[in-house]
Amino acid sequence: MAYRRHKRVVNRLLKRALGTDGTPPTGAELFEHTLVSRAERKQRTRNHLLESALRLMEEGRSFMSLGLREVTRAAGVVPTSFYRHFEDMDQLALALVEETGITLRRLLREARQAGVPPINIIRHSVQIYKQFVEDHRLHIMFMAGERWGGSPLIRRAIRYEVQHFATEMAQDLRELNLLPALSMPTLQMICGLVVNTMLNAASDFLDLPKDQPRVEQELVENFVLQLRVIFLGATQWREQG
Amino acid sequence: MAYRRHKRVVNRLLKRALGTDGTPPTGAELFEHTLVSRAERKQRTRNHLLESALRLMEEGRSFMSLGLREVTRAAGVVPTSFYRHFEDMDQLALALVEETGITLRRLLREARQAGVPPINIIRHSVQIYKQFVEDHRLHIMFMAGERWGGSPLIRRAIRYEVQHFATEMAQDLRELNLLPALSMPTLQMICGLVVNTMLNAASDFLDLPKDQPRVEQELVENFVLQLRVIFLGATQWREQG
DNA sequence: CGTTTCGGTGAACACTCGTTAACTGAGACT
DNA sequence: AGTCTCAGTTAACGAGTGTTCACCGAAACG
Repeated sequence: MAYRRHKRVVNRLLKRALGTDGTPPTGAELFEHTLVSRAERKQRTRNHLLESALRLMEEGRSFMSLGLREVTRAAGVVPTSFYRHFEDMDQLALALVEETGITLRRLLREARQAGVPPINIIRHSVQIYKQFVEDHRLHIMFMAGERWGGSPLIRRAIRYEVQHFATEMAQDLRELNLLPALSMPTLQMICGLVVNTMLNAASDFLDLPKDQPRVEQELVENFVLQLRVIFLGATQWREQG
Repeated sequence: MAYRRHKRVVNRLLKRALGTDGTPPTGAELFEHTLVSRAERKQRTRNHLLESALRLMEEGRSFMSLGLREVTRAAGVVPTSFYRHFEDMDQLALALVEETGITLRRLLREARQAGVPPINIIRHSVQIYKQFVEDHRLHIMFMAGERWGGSPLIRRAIRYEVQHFATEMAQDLRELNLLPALSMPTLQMICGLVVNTMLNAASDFLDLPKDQPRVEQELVENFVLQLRVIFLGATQWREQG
């Protein structure tokens, strides 16, 4: 016990003294020490954990198949450090869902600021959306993948965010006075349909092989046409009909 | 070696001789011996493996989180027996996808035989679809869950089946002469949209808590309205527009 | 009948896993 | 200055993992 501890300390001091000795640096040593605040550093490794989880899912793994040790390893931190940030993997997943929710809200905010595109509204919006999906690849992938696949807990959390997104979208449509003939519940129903279609399209975008502009263009075209059908139906809609 | 083997044999004979000794029966002993054919029995445990995997996913687990040993345990078979039926878990998943494809084709066949419902086509179809989803709970759940969540291999296989389904649906619509104004590519695009909406609705059906007729009715209503929007858009569609 | 086939078995392999406990040491606090 | 806090570390636990190998014994076969 005392002996063992002594030995450990000696070893570590030895490593430090020798400088680069071939052994990988510990997580803490990876930090640039420009930011001295302890809270800031904690936040930083927390983000490392979140990002590592996303990165591990990048190649098509599901969240449920990730291990705690796997995530900490990818984050460059010892497994037990995990518990300083999350109670268990479920809590990490919920944090990811929250991040994704914030991301989605940013999409809506940007769309609001840009205003209604002058002509060819749908095609233009699709281009912007596609860019957004590529810019936030990992988060969108996570949400689309775990939306139906994850544990009931995660699924519920994602469902909530998606519903919220659809509701905000409906309010925006109302305020922009597009589709003025439709009641609010109908608008929500339609936005639900649109959001589902958007998420399906996002999944399609994200797992098509790189540099296949032909297929990619077909995908975009299909997405545009589907949205046109929906909005055509929406303009023709008669309440209670 | 020789010693060890001898000991094992003795132990097994001992168990047999003593009859029910509290130890659980092996997988083979669970079979009714009415079906003597060896091939038939093999098929049977294969099905046990497939069904066990589905059952394990029933409570919201993803396929990737299942272990080979876990599946064999649930199937009442020793882990090594797995390799008599599948090379690895991926192959089992592909077999499940194939089963699900057959299930989907059955849905289309039944729909064809029933013909076009006399009145209120969409609402009637939704009722039938809902019943179908509940009848094939596990398979639909598997497909909807692994559609975006699974490994690229599985995802690709499922995408193929879904695409096939949409194509067949488009052909049926064409032959029934509904939407006669639409070209075949447009029909496919619309069927793609419909199928996505169907699968989303299926996921919604499947993970709502039992005996919540209110929420369930809302879900059905929403689904019906969304399909109405789509088909309304489809009837108003002008090609090249 | 004797022989072969082959689905299922049991033991052992070298892993990885989540979680606990005690300990370290640099930053925060007084 | 001395004390405290707490993110990160090492060590160890029991349990579960995929895969291998030789083996069994009843059905299938000649």
